[in-house]
Amino acid sequence: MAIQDALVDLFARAARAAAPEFGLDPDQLPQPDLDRPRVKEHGDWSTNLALVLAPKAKRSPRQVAEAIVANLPTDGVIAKAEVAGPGFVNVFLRHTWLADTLAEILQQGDDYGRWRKTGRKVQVEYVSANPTGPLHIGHARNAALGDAIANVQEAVGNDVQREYYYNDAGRQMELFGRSVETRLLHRHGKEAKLPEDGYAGDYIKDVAAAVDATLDPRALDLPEAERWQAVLHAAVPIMLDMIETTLERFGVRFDSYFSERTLHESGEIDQAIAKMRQAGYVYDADGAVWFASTKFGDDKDRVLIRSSGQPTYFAADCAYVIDKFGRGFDHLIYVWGADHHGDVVRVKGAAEALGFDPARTEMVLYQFVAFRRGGQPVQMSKRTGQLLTLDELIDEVGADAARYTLLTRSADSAMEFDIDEVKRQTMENPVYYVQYAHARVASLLRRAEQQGVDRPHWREVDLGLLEHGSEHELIRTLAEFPDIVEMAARGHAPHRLTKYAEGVAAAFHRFYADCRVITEDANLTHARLWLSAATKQVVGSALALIGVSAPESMERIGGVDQEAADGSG
RNA sequence: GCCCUCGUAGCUCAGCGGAUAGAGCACCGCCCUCCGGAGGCGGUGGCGCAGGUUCGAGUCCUGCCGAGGGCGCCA
Repeated sequence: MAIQDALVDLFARAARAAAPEFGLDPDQLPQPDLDRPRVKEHGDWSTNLALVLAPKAKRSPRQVAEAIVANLPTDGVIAKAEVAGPGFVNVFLRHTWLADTLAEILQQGDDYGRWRKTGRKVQVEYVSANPTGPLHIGHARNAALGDAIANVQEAVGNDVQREYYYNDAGRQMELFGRSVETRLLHRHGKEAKLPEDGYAGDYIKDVAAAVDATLDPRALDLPEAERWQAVLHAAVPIMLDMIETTLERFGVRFDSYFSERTLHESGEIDQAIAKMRQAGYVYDADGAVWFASTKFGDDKDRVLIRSSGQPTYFAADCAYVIDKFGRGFDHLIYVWGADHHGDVVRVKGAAEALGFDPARTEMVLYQFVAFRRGGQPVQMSKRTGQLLTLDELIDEVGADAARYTLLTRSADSAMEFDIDEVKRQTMENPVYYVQYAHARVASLLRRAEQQGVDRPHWREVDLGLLEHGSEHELIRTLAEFPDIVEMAARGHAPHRLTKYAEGVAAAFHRFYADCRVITEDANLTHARLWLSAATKQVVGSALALIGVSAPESMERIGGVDQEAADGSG
């Protein structure tokens, strides 16, 4: 059992035992919160339980704390318990808990940090860019965030499905189809003009070339109204392939790609509207069909079917909700840019109007990224004539550095991403700092092996020999991992993992500087090798959750050569 | 005008209502006989403003100021 669980249990028992003294119902006590104090004078762990209980107990917090302390057994893992400050209970543990914790981490191996299966089915829908062009930097944060959220959901035991929803109906798709059609005609030496507001990027020519290779040549002889649709039909899968290839490079893989068009063709949109109408949330006005979203807090009602007879994207969104829940998901997570914040109330409202608990839908919004280069804004790509593509970003800074950097900030925070910094900082960039810690351990373990150092199974090693302050601090840090994962899941905040990984790396580097691992002392060497191995495992797991690779070795670049050059000059 | 998010060190940003607010970069010192110095140790420096809730507020509430985004029968 993890130390945290043991302590929560001990605190809860002590509080239960003390409860009658204060006229409290022992079965109505809140779950104790654990805290790791920043200063070591405050012990190894602490709880604010007495401060929470005091008002109900009608006693001073310190009195309650004294009572809890009196009921804490100090013959087990707790060596000493004391009341501090306004009424915290601080406990000092026997040092054996550190060795026990390390053993627990090694015991669980790669499962350490992963929680028990919940059986809950969770869907995460992200990226969902229209297949009218390559992914661009505007999609980067969505992809990195959505993928990490999905990973973290899995880590806390949920069954996760990753889905990409694409709009393949509507005016933008027509423009896309007609743009490809134009380029296709050019390939055949025919006159054609790009439509107004059409897609002018060079990539359209690539798509046209690919269409040319697959499309029945007779399609070009079709009447104009059918021709662009035939071209579009061929172009969408090609565009999606290109997007999928980019995502693959970014380390993102979806379980399913969902077509909006299928919602139109299956009649699910009509069914959704009928269902909402039956529930009294749909009405007709001005030749259009409306959803009474104001009943759910929207500032105006929204159109479902235009007076032209065309359903809106929002109508498809409603049908999509039914479709998703129909597939058995307990919980839906949407990852949206901040520009969609207005849609939150509508889609949740639609879910409610359709008879679902809106709390089962969750929208994670992220603020925009300002991409810069040397402080100057960069948006445009020469190749596409549009935003800088995700491929170009990956080419320039690498998928690892891009993903890591995008996940160092809370989704709520608008962030700056300086391409020059993220690639130039090779020496100081946090992503390399963390990866380096992993590679350093790997190198250390390799070296031990090369030197013929035997390494008995950890069960046969005295982990209690790890007595140095930096060793203790490293183990304490490793012990936090499961809680960090849980917090990252609860708040859809994978940036906690990047921050945590930096903390583990720092604790390791400190340990490494203070304690020589491979020495003449065989027993100590064994213990330190296992501590190093546990560190590697945790760093690797944290990086895996944010979708960044954990290298076994890294090239030496930067700093050293620079200094040498300066020194000789 | 209304709605959402943000305002923390010179810069970029962390900080689940808890004790002395952290990290990276930048800047100033120090540490290589030795497992990867892409490292370690130390220093300078900060919660936009005003109220409120609370035993306790960077964190919650209200107002103000400032920044970004959204308010289409657009996608």
